[in-house]
Amino acid sequence: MQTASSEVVRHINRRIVLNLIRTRQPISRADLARASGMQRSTISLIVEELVNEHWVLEGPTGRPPRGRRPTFLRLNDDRVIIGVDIRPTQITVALADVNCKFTSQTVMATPSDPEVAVKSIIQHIQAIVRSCEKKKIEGIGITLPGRFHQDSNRLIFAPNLKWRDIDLRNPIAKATGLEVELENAASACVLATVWFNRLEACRNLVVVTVSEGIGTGILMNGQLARGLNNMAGEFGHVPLDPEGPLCTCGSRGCWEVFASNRAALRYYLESSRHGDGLGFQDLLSLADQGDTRAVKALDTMAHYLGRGMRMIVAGLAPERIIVIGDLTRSWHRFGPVIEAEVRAQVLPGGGVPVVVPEHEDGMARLRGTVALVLQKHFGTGATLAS
Amino acid sequence: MQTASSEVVRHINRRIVLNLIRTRQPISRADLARASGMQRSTISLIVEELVNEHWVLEGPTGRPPRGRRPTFLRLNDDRVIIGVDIRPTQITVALADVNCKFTSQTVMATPSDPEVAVKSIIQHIQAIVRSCEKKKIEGIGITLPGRFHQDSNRLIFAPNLKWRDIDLRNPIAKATGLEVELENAASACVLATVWFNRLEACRNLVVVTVSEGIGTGILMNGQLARGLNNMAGEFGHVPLDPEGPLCTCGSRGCWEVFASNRAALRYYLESSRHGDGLGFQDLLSLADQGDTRAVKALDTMAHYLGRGMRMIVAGLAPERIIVIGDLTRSWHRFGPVIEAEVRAQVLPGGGVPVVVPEHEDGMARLRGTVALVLQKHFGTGATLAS
DNA sequence: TCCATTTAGTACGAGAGTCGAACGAGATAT
DNA sequence: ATATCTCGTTCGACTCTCGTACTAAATGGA
Repeated sequence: MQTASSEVVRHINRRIVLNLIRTRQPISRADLARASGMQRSTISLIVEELVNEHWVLEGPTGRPPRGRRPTFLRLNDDRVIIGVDIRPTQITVALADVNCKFTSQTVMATPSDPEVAVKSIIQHIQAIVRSCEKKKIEGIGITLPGRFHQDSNRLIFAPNLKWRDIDLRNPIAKATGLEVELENAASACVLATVWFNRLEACRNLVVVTVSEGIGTGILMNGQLARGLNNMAGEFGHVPLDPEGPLCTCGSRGCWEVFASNRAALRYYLESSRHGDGLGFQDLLSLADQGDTRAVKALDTMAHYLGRGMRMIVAGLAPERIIVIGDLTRSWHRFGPVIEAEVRAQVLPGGGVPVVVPEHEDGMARLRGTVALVLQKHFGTGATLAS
Repeated sequence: MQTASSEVVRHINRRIVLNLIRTRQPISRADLARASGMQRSTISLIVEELVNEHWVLEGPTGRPPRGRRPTFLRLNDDRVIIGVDIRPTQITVALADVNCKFTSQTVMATPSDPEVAVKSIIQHIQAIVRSCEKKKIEGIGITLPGRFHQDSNRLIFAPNLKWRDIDLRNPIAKATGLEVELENAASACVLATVWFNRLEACRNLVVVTVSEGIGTGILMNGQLARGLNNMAGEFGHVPLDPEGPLCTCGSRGCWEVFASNRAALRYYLESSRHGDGLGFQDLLSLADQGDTRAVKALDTMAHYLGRGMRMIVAGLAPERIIVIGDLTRSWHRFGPVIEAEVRAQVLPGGGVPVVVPEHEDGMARLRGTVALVLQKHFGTGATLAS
């Protein structure tokens, strides 16, 4: 039972102010009042609180045509966040400030033994902690290609990462004394998009990450959809063909078996004798060089990507679908095929969702870790626009 | 930009109190204080307001073992709601009080001309309005097997109802002077479930309505998922087989082509010479009488129902899936098949959603209309539990 | 019968918050 | 110098909850 008292009012308004400063900095108190609709006096009180808590700094003054000069406010970038992006092949540990500017970034190969990985991650984090003694570390955000159980903190589903049933949060939290937030990679990309891509107004969007597998992150009514045991978004494991090839999840014919990077490689190998140690990037290059079999393989992958997205278009009717993965480099190849499928799914009268590729994959996840940690203070990013 | 002031606090707490009275009536002020965590004094003030506005009535006193007798509070059932349930074959116009007790109900055949239908609905409503002069009518809630566009109020997608592009809200609102709320039938069932089935704690559920077509209503994080143009929930029109039979939506091989009542009849007709004018209910009866072809047809339908639900299980991970439709009468036939498919979809570590049939279909929609109208004052039903 | 005990509901002052008007600060234009 | 304009602060009014004190009403025992 969540009853409200006066402090709740302050909490709500404080979030609004903090988010306005974040998204429009540098900004003056007067402008905050105009943007939010609150009184200048109220804004002053809230800003005073934020300055005292070192969330906000007073900056230089503006130069208006007439009248007293406004004092600009901006976020204090001495508050930093440690982000960890875990992938099947590599782990990135990075440091960013509240404005999501990354100041350091280290990459390591992913150990096959999760215990070793945890130890290694802790060492990297501790090195970062030592390097920024004068700053306030807000917390650690971790994204991973899988799901974990909220209560037990155990990794429960990460077929493309071979780890199983391990607790990532507690060991890292204990070793560093910092708060640790974990999130599925696709969901983290959703957060990153809403927070840092000026998409506050978009309250229904889906991120589709395509690599070894396919993940989807769902934003609905401005909130992340988590579902039972944090498992919402596994459209990648819906069977398109129950008789299809085996999937890493144990089932058959899942969407990701037909539409992931791995699938394209399989299509290529099926149609061609050579190309055994090939990677997906190589396949993209081959297609660009005019290898018709590579083109065909990618086309098939694109077709299936679009076909799977029909579930998302029909079932969730998002305003926007964001595609992340290596394939975005050859969007001229994938975009038209996917968009045709999506348009075919739009029912009479329905709106057509915008399908956009989001390049620079790595940063999307890392930016997600920052949002993940800051969420506690700023809200879901989309909430503020409501 | 939704800033908060003191009144917001009252608004929130008032909703909590109103919902507690609704769900636990009769209840005393002291019990409200205990249940909500607010002070008795605060509760008294809020209750005074609610009594003044005729939302709440003071009832008889309780008989505790010791101490002063509590005065019980209950909702004022002189506040009534008019509910309209539009279906392809029939339209029901009903009157209910705030406790969702229905006091009258009239059924009419659905006219093929939507203009005629609107006129007819208005007449029925006006008859009801005349019949309850001493009561306060809160509004009109309408559910329909389709979608409408929020801004233009036009019906944009209702393949099983033959109407197209008509404005239902404004004519009825103008003729009656009452507020009109429209909602898709499956979404209305979601509201009804959360409001009246003691499922306040369930924040992620999906309702699947099976009749001529298949509709789904989605509750996520305690909120109805609406999506772009109110189209979220059309899983029924995702193609399971792009080469399959034509669907009313214009596409091919949609889920509902394989798993609706109509699909079962088609399976039966394909396997049997006779049975031309058969309805779905007849098919259920034939199966009960031991007609193996009918059993087979229903089994196929059940299989496909389960297969389509895999999209929902994987993509949304709901805690609960509620199935509504004539098929619930023969749940012993459908339940096991559907549940097997659903369990097959649950990924390692994921939770198993509860699949339950909800009988008495008609009432689910009508109860939804009541929730629809009262939402404005009580909130989403699930919100209060948060 | 009277009084202690217990529970329900109310009264009232304190505290937190926002609003809005008035005021002071600082800059420009006349 | 003075008028004007804008930014930021101060202060009293208003709203709302909390917590304590108080009143109301019932039971049970002396």
